[in-house]
Amino acid sequence: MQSPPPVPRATGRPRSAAADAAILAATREALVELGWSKLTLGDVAARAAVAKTTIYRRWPGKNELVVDAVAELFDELRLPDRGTLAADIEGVVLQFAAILARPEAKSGLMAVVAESTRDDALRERIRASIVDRQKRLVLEGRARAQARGELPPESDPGEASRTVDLIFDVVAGAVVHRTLVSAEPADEEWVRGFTRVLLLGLAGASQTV
Amino acid sequence: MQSPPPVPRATGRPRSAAADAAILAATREALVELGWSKLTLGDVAARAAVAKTTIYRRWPGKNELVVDAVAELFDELRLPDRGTLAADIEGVVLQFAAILARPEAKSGLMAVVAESTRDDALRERIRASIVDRQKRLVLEGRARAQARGELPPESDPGEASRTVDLIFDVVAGAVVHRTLVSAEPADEEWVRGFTRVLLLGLAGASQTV
Amino acid sequence: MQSPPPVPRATGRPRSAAADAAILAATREALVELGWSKLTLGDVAARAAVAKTTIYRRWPGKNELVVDAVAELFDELRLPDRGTLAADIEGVVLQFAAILARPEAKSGLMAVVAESTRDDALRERIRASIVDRQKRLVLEGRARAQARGELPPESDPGEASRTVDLIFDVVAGAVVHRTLVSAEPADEEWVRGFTRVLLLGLAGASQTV
Amino acid sequence: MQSPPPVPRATGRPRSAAADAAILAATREALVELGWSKLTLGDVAARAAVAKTTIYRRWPGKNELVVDAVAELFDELRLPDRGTLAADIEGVVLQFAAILARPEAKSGLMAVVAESTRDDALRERIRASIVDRQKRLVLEGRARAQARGELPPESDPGEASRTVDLIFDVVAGAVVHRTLVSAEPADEEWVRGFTRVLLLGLAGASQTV
DNA sequence: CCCTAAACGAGACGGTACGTCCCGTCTTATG
DNA sequence: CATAAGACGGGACGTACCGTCTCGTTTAGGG
Repeated sequence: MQSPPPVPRATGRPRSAAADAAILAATREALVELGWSKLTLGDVAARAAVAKTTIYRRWPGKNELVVDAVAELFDELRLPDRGTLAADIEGVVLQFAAILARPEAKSGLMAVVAESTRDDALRERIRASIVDRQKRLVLEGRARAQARGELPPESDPGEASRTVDLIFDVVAGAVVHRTLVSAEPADEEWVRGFTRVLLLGLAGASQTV
Repeated sequence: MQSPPPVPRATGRPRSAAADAAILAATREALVELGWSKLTLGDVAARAAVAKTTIYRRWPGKNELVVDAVAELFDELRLPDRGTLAADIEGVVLQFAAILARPEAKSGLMAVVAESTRDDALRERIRASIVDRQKRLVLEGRARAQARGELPPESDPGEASRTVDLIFDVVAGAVVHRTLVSAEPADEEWVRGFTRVLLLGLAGASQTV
Repeated sequence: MQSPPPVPRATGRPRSAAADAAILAATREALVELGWSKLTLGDVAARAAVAKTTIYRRWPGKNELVVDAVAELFDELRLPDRGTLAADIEGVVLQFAAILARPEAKSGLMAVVAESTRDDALRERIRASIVDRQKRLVLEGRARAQARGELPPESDPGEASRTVDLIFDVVAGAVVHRTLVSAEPADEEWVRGFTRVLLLGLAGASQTV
Repeated sequence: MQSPPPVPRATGRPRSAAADAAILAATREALVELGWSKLTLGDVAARAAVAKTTIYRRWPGKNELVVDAVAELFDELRLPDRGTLAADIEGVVLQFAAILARPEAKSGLMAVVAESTRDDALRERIRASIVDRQKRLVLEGRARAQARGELPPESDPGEASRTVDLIFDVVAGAVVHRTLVSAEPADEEWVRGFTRVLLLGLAGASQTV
């Protein structure tokens, strides 16, 4: 049984749940219209029809608010069952690229990552809210491929974990770089080429350690 | 024959070249100490012992200044001749990772990339000053490998160009993601693993088109 | 009956009355030390231990602030009862001269008058805050002299108003010119001579229309 | 004997006399269009088709330049011979009022007077260039009136000098105050009334010392 | 007739203040 | 207690001028 959360004395007026949602939605709206650097909490407050203090009561600052607003976008990601490992990966990479193509993600994500290089708490928040939360996709995909017999069951758990991390860095990094720096669309053709290279590379590497 | 450059009527006091250098150096220094978001042009001016207007006369704003300050860092990159393609790539990726590990690069680079999602001129500046300028390494590396017989001469130039872009997105993206998002060091072991996957993938892909 | 003031919806934190007073006092202090042209709102803010925005929230700019700061000085003027019209006038002219001799008045007053030649709103503010407010002295003095029998009750109100204006222009103008342009003290001797000329002139003029 | 002026070695290119005139004219033009506070030396330089340094070589700053530019306006004043002292005075006061009504005089004159309260050299320059230079009018007028027998020859020279100063303060002060502060025109009617009061006052005062 | 030295135009320079924007905190009254 | 409203102290912005400087160019005497 789950013990009840350590209720911190719920006296006084309770916080409005509607306000939370309105603030996050207003943040995404402002990201689309203004981008990260011109987004101001005063503006978000006005869009959400909320006082500035109501935002500060919930988030320490702009960075944390944006992390939470953007994190929700990535929860849409699903691992489609397209029959083969390659097709599954292509599917999820395309979804990932589609999210990154949206201005509220583009604009906010890189900015908070940049900030996180000097703010450990922020980096931890990003990892927890966004990155680690999506590693489920890699694990799920591998399990499915093993069930299909496309991949052998891994023997060395340490090695397996390192491989997951590598996959994640390569996939996320390549898509982000293609989208933001090269400013070219990560479309189906590109994803197909990229996926082939990735899978061949992983297959080859696992054989020739 | 080279026609003489269209002299733009050099009247008035010429701009100080020393100021340019001092400003870029001060910018990198401030990036190390303060990070991008707390860097102010007033502070840079003070460090460079220069007036704010002297900066604004040369750069439109903080973003463009940081791009130029960071771009200089990447000019250090050299393709070492380590005998094999794999070793050469490992060498340059390690150098790239070393630069990205420096706080003045970390802090500034992602921030301007984030800004560039809403500013086409800035993105173009980044591409011209940083990205395209380093594609020379990929081209050089391929040429050397072909000379060694490790790679066949490419037949389809369009395909070759797409491959260069893909390599660049994968290498730069993966190293950046590893360094900034995963916040793990891109050390020799990781680079070796990554390079093996990349080369095997590329080799496999080129055979099985 | 007095209808209630049109309450302007007093929501939010009310403005600090202490800040108003501190700002005006700081302005006078700065006028003394720096003079009008070297007075900066940033300096005033620092002296008043107040943010610049707090000043801009209340006054549109330096000119209006100085008008209000100087206007308070002239509220000290009192019409003394010295027994005769001539002595009363001498008394008030001396007080006026004493105020004009103070650096915070000298420095600020002429400057805002100069500015007002190109700014109708400013001129109106000066007239309302300073000039018209002190015409009370002329009216009071005339009433007292009429009560004493020194002056006949005026018959033509238009003529009377013109006379008040003339007196004001002559008195204020002469004292200001003596103090600021000629840079000689408007001391008792000068005031006595000036008052005699003024009264004899007015007396003669009223008889010989 | 007057020794020759200490010629400062007249070598090199001589200063352009045309520039002097162009600068003063441009200053007056800028005073009309912009007023004193928005007048900048850069703007004057541009209007005069002259480099900023050419202005600074001749005048220490904006204040001194404006004094010289305005002073020229007052050299137009002439004492007309209208037959009687009263009419002569009315004539010159009207001329004075006409000059003061011009925006280049209004705007500049009060401003430099204001500045002069904190700058003795500037006050001296104003007195020498503008005020004392026009006292000739008072002296001329008195001499003419004495020739006509309207005024007796003065006996006490000190008293006479004090009277000139008083007249000047009263006349200049009243007209300035009327024009700038009261912002009413010093037209013929007003001047007639003012002159009558002044002359009657002076006449009465000289008899009843 | 050239030489010389100052004046000149142009515009960059180190500075100061501007007036605005936003931050994150506070002080009200209201719910 | 939470909330809407908005004033507050503070700090950076990007701009406008200041008065000085450093260039290359022009221009009148004096040798």
